[in-house]
Amino acid sequence: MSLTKPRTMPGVLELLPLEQIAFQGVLDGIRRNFERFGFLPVETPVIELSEVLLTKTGGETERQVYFVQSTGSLKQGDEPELALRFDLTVPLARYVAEHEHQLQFPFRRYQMQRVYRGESAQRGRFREFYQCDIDVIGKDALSVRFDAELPAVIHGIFSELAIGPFTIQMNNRKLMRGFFERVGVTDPEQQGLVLREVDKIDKRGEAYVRDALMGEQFKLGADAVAQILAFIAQRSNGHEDAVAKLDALGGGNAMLEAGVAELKEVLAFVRALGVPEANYAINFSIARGLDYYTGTVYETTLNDHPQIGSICSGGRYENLASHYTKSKLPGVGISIGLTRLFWQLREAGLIGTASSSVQAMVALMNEADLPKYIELATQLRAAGINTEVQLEPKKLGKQFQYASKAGIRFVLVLGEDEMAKGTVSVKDMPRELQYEVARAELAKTLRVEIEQLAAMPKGLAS
RNA sequence: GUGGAUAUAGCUCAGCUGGUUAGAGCAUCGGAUUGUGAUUCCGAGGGUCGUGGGUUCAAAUCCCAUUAUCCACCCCA
Repeated sequence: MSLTKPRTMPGVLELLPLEQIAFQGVLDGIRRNFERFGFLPVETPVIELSEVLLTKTGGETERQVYFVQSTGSLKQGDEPELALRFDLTVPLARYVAEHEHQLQFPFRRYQMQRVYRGESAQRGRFREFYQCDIDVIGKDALSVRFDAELPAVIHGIFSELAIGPFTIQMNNRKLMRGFFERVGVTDPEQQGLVLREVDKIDKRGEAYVRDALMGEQFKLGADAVAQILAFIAQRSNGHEDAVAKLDALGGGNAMLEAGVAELKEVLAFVRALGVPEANYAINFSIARGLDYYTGTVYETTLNDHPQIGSICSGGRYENLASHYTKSKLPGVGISIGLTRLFWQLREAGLIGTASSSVQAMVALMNEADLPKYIELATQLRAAGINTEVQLEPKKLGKQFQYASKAGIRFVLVLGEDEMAKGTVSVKDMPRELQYEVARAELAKTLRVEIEQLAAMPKGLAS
């Protein structure tokens, strides 16, 4: 009999237990911050009706959507009426439109679930990945103040994750469009296309963008292109500098002035919310590819790891659910592509070796004493320490080896010597030390040790 | 969807212009007088060289096809 090679489809991330523990640590940290800022949990089904999911049919999304069909339906040759969601924003729009009358507005929701895209295989590109989204949805209108709250959440998350210094780069689409209008790109559609080209500056370089803007598609004059390139090259350094750069832009049309005013207000509130000025900046090249952004846009990057690119991005949109309801629902949101983020942090060596969620293991010294080991474990579990017991006889060396490889920190030895003395030998595997503790003090001692390690500075889930 | 590269052990790879039983490191498993791990030493298992065809006395090696994977573009988290 030939064996089937066990493998996953390309583009999925499957983790070993210790990695999974680290991953969940990140997920929990993100969730904690979302909740701390008053966002409410929502989950939506992985599968949506195709007609709901594909309202804004367009080349790219449709190409990447996985359709779902039951075998029976497939046999009858029916068109698939179900599909896997490819992001969390479209389901959110459907959700808000569907439950509009039961929700309180402004509606602040967070959602951390997997989404699916038929990407062609590539490094760091996934077909199944976690998105961690927060959005605030207003009814009819939503103050630009909410745009300032999101950087505060981002700051909370990435400070807590301790993955090094980061910068939340901000820009405003109105400001960009207004600027393009001033240099002579007046057609909104053209402006959108220019936005996309300009967004590539960091990846493709100035020469590429210049060629693109002066080329067939845009035919912009050398002067206009020079102005655009100078504009998008600007990055602020500190709060005052950011305000100064906005003032220096000048005016000229309503769009530009509105954008400048919005971004200024956002900056003021970001500071008021306590985000350190080292963690945010304006960057006039940030545009975001998606067309639905209309105002503030964000992209967060790690200062020491520019190659990772954006680790969190989002922006303001005018009307979330125009396909599902006549109500006008403006919103602002951000998304963290957690699977990719985790993958990249691991590649960059920013994720330490996780320790197991199992905190202690009771060794099996003598099979006849197994009930005593179980009793010890029960006592520790009652004290809130995750404990496993060796249930099969193995050489003691093997038991230690097992604990070491499994990432279990404490091995507890309760042999004849210890029982006679009423003590337990504790071996702290990573620290390579061993000591004896009175049985009655054991749980307390372990607690103290665990808390001490947790209090130490560390990277992700050390 | 467009263009390019690669395919040898579980993983990372070596194998020069075709020539006996295809190698290494890591990993796995066993052992070094039975109450101590990740470092050391000794030993073992594991590959029809992606698949199919062709050239040849002889193919992992050359040619063709096919499949899979990877990289870039597009797009995006």
